Amino acid sequence: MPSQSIEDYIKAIWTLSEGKEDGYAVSTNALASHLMTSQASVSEMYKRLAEKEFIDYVPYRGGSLSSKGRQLAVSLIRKHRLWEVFLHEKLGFGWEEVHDIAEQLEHVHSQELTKRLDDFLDHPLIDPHGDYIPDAEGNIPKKRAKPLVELTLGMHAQVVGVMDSNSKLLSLLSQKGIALGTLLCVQSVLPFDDSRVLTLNGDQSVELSYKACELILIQENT
Amino acid sequence: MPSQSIEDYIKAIWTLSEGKEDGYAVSTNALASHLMTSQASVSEMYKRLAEKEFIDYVPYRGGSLSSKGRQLAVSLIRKHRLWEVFLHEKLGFGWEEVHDIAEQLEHVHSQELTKRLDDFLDHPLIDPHGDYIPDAEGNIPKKRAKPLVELTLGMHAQVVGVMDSNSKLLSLLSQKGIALGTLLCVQSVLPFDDSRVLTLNGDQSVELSYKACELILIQENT
DNA sequence: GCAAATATTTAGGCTAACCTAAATATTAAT
DNA sequence: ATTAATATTTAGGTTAGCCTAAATATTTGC
Repeated sequence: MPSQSIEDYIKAIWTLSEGKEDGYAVSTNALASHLMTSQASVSEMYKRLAEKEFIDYVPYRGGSLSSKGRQLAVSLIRKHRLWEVFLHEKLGFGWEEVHDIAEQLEHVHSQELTKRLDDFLDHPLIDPHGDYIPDAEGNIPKKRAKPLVELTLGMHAQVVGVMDSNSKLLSLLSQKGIALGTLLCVQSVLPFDDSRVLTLNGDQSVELSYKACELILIQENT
Repeated sequence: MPSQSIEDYIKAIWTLSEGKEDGYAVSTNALASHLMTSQASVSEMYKRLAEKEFIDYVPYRGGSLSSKGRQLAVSLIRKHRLWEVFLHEKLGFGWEEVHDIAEQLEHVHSQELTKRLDDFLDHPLIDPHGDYIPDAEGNIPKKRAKPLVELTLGMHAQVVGVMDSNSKLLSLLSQKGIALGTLLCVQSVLPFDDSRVLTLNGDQSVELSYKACELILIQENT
């Protein structure tokens, strides 16, 4: 059984290669800063992961998930997101509170548990952040959503997720009244810093920095 | 935050001192065989635990939980048993399947999670094995049940739990048709090995070894 | 195309767990 | 009360993770 540490590395490599081409190699540097650890530790772990055949690793070129690695990553993502749904829907935790707890729960090893949890939750397709939940076979739809910064002035769209579910961003959004499903429209773009002034659900108007708008995923109303 | 290993040790010390007088010291030997580890490892860990003030430790005399240690132990027991209730009642796991999974879930750190889980389950008092669940303040009733071997011939009683929730015992009981709440009566005691012949719920009759009867907890009907 | 900047790996060390084998303390038995 | 049996600790070694600093590759800018 892979250690918690190995699971964390594999999940991070998966996350950092999301949306990239097949066999995309994650650099030592990128992984180190994502995991907030030293480059030396990553380099060392890459060797261990390659030995256990979770990744393909070419020194100085980074690591990419093998099919065994991808399988593990997706099962972790599945568990993580199912637990998030449970925490949000059954226990009433807020959108922004579920991540850290799910981070621990995803390491519980029991396929039967995952299966029964999925049944209990009625086979949800997306988690509270709007991310797709891989199915039991590990299939996960490609995300069709795009970041809010790419939304044209005056167009209407719906919030379907965030790029990075760190709790500071989620708190900010919750403060501004932006949640999963919120309908919005870009009213104007401010000069100099490109902050957006948004209309939410057709009434209130809020301002949001470019930095935050980069991380919010929306789907345009068709 | 205490490591998983420390938590396992603390819980084991608590378990082995259950029902014993206050300040009861658990021997290196007993703990080593309970945790299936070497005596040397226990000895070493006892030093670490004493340093962190989870236990009082006198070399060659064993270790006993400090109040800080007892607090940690009880919170682990509480989490363990709440998760067992969840697995049994909400996910439909059998009596004998919940232990190993709860063993992992109990290590998830979040007071808020425990609180909300307790609410979600409607503040259960006992887990699927019939053991009392400590309340949020760490209070837990003393068990009044006694082992089946102490039940007098011809007396009727109800199964309220087991002394040691290892899954082999639980499978055996489930095979024999003995579950939480089963009403039984000792029909006879066989010669030589002291196996019991039991009448279950007034009808079927099964035989059970002395070894198993030692671990089954019953409450006599009053 | 070579020097400077940046990225990566290696070297050498640390801690928490674990182990076996040897040494020492305690308890039990005559 | 000594010896034998048992329990416990110490000694010495292993592995997985982590670290910093030094060495080596690679990339970039002129």
